[in-house]
Amino acid sequence: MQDHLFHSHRAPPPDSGVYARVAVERGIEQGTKDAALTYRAGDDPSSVGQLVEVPLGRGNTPTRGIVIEVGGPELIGNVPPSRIKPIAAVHSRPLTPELIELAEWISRYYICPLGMTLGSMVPAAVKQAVGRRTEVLVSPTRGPGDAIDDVRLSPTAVRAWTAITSLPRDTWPVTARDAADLIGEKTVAPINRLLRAGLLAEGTRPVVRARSEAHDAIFESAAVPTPTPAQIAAIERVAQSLGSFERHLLFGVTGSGKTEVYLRLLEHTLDRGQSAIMLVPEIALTPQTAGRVQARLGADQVAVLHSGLTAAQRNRAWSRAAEGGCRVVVGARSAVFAPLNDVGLIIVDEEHDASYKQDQLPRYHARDVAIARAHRAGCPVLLGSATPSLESWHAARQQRSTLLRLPDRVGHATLPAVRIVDMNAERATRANGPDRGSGLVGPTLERALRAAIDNDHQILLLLNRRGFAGRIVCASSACGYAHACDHCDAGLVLHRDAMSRAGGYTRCHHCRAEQRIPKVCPDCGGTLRWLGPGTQRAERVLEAITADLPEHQRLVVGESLVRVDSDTMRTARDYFETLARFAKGEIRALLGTQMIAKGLDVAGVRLVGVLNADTALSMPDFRAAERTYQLVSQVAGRAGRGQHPGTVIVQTLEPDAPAIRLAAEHDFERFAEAELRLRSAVPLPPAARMARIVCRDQDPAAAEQAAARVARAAQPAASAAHAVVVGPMPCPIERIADHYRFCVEITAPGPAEVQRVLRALRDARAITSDAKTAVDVDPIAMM
DNA sequence: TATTATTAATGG
DNA sequence: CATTAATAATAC
Repeated sequence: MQDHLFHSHRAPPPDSGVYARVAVERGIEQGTKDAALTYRAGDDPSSVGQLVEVPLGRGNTPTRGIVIEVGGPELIGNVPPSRIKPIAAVHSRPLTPELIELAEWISRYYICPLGMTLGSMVPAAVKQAVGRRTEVLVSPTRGPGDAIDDVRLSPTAVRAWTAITSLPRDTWPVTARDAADLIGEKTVAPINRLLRAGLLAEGTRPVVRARSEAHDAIFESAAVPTPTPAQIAAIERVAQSLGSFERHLLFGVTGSGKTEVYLRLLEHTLDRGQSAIMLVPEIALTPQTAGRVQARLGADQVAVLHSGLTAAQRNRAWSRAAEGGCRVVVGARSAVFAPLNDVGLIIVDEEHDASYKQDQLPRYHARDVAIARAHRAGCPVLLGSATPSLESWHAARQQRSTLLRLPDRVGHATLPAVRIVDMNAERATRANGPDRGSGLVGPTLERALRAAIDNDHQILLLLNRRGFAGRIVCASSACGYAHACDHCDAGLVLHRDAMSRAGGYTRCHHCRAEQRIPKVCPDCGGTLRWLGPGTQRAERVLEAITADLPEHQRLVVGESLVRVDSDTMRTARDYFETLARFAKGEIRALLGTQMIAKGLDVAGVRLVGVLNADTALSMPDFRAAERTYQLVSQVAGRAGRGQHPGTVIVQTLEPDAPAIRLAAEHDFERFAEAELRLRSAVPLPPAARMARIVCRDQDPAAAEQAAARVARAAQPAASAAHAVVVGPMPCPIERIADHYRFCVEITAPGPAEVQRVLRALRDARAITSDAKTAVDVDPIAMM
């Protein structure tokens, strides 16, 4: 016996003739090399999508991987069979074959090794199996009518057995504890006795345990609204396409009831027996949003993947989706990889949102992945926005996507009147008085603010710049000193902090390096000026402006006025709690960065102020105008969501900029058409497609040379594909964290041409995708 | 990507 | 010539 056990432990796993191709979580497989390694499968049945651990390299380092193919000896290829190693361990199966195919597409399209792509599709909590236990379950071995004369049982046990056999068959298997509860026993003793007698048998099943999620009772009113004719038309059009691939763009102004369209379509999809995914930007995934979907479709049908989940909860949600325990997944970017079977609809809300693009490998865009997944699954994809990306608008204009409009707000709500305030004029008439922080709040906005306070209205103020001052420069124009980061080509941002001794510090927003606030100009000894006021400055300005009001009307930081930016809102929880307090009316005014432009739906907001609409406009990026339009339009949409019209005041130094003027007029189509014409003339996306390769090195010459090599290698394939190669050129921020950065831009008429050039680069080993070069296909951030 | 092998660079 | 640092080659 001993010998047998010892032997079976030492012997290599029997060669069952079953092999598996495993994509390991490493950056291997560049260029033409194979995407996976072949391992011998043991007795454990491993299937496609399974998470496994395999020995890798000479040291046989245990490495995680995903099985992408299972088969016989033909998978070995021309590797010497003696070198084939066995799979070390088989874990859960977090991905489906369909998702493996999607990963292969992502890997090709975004130039990222397959193993890494697969690795990033599965949440860390799932890979680490947080909360996973094996549960022991019992089930009866005999039916209700079977005789039990052959076993000796106490009267209690007989009573328990009778109770057990009277339960329906599909009750089993359950845990011993549940079985005891089901038959009304206080302890599991009778169950154990039946187990010993052989009338119950034990089996095991892996389960994921997690603390049940706190169901905040902020559920929406249970009343289901009656859809408007426009909503009905949109719902019917999409519903009609269920069962086959079709792209839809739901273009609906803020407050037009896009969510109701989503909910009805989710219901339709469930009715067809299919499952669905709904993507929402992280910042908009509030408990209210999630609660509304759960309240409507039933909490047991819906898994919400939000950032506030514990690791165990995340794992459970993922496992539930994989095992058919739920049929709808709501979540941010990575929820597009939810392992649901038979997906019948994918919704991407706020599809223009930049947070859908991952800024690390793989640099995928969840909206585009959603389209690719829908295409593979043969189901419709519904993109929704009040300010669609020009990519999606372009697709709709070219009939690659159906356009569904919701032109009016639901109920009797109207779009707010937007007043553009020219700050050039306001500054000239600036009165003496309290600190207005370089003209942060002009007289017009100040009057509106006071009126709103008088009428007890709630206020939302947007300033898309964090900190106290964006830059510190020498007052003497002859000197020209600007306080900058030692490690980056970027200015340092002044943060005032009551907690720190010095009363503040300056920080680089690119490398997080900090310095002390300079007192005088280090070059000429002159005085320094603090320019570009941020949210911290605005906080003080607002306090100062309202200081003369009666105490209960004053804006007081931390009480009636709360700042919402990534400095004050460290966790998602902080943010949601603040929103909830604002919704309950406990806070009079919110002041924040673009964080407050999304996902906020508070009826009491009657005044929205954009302190400086120009921050995004001056960015060195071809999407600057588009982003400005989106920001102004989104934040303006927060006003007057109740029955009362709201007021929006937009302060700007460029009152004639089309992005600002047309956003004020709620005329997206005019803006989009004009912007599209500009882009087509160059051409830039979406009229063309782009890939960007950034080479970074501590040595500026090495970085530039690397980029020059890329540009040279791209040239032949580019001219064949009608693509244009620009570069090497320095990135807008040439140095970050002591690394110099040069880039090459490839612009081509379409995605296929871009791919052809990238493939040529890869084949020529010109982009060895190491830490020094980064390839960004369809880039969003151009810094 | 991470590990290991190989080569180059020190310096006593 | 031993030790360390930089660089290249593989992984089944």
